[in-house]
Amino acid sequence: MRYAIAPSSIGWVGIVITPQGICALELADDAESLRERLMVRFAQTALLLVDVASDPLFTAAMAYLADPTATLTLPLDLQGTPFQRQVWAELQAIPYGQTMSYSTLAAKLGRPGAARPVAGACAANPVAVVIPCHRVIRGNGRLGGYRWGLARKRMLLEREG
DNA sequence: ATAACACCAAGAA
DNA sequence: TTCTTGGTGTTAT
Repeated sequence: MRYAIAPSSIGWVGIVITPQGICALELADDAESLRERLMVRFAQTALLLVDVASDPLFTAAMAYLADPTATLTLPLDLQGTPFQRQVWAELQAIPYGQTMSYSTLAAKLGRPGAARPVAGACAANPVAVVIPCHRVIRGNGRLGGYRWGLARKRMLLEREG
């Protein structure tokens, strides 16, 4: 697996790809903690640091972060439980600029009352922004949580609205 | 088994 | 408004 890191408007970005597609997109405040996070997460596998320009998938992902209004579909290589995959698929169906509550997302999956598990699956989202877990908020209008920092979630939603 | 959650609705102060 | 409480489904130990 190869990875590249670069600064962006929402902080430092680390992207990990396999021959099948993007398998992780992490965010952090600085390059060092980003690298550390990737090392912990992929402790089992060998990672090779390469240049962003070395693969069109990297540049496409960075372009999407810079301008998320373009709805390109990037190839993803996701690993997760069946339930997590369902949630992630639903997340990708939320259009730019819109939000949804955890409970209505659960209802969409045919499991009303499963708001909490849905939140768990959002928290397990391996690909920030591309799978827009930041568009899911609480039923009462408050933000809920965000794995990469509430400030970043606010920033993303602000940018879309 | 069991404990830990990025939740939610209702009820009390 | 903020608080507790009880109910909830999935995941990881």
